[in-house]
Amino acid sequence: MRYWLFKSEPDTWGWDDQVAKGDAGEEWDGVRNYQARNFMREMTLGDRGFFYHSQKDKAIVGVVEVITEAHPDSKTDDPRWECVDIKAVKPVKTPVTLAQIKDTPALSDMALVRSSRLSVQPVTEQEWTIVCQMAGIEP
DNA sequence: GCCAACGTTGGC
DNA sequence: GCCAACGTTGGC
Repeated sequence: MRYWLFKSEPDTWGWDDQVAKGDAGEEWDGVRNYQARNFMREMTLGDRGFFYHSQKDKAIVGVVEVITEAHPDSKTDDPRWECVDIKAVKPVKTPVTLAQIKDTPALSDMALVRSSRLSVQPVTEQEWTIVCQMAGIEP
C-alpha cells in the first residue's frame, strides 16, 4: 500500500464535502496537471491519503482511501485527464499545519514543502507515520 | 493583494 | 526545439 496527499481549496471542495459523500466517495476530478495525473495512475485500491486544505487553512484535516483506480475524468471529454475516486476515512484529531510540517526536520523533503503547487503528491511511509503522530491518529 | 514558482502555449 | 509571454496556484 502506498500513501498520498490530496490538496483542495476548502471553498471549492472541502473535507466536509468529502465526508458528506460517505462510503460512496467522489471523483477527484479537475486535475489538469500531468504529474498529478500520473500519480493517480499509480494508485491502487486501498491506498491511503491525507486530505489537505490549501489557502486559508493550510493544514492536513483528514484521511481518505482510494476506492477506484484511475478512470477518465467525467468532467471533461479530453481523454488525457483521468482521476481516481476517494472516500473519507476519518478526520484528524488535531490538524497538522503547513507551518508545523516546515518546522519538522524529518518532513523537510515532503512534496508539500518542496513542490507546493502540486495538487496530488506521494507521501513516504515514514512521513505518513510522523504526520499521523502529529495529528493524534493511528497510522 | 502581491509575488514567486511553475506549467503551458505559441511564434519563430 | 527553443524561449518569451502568459495564466494559474498558493504561500505570505
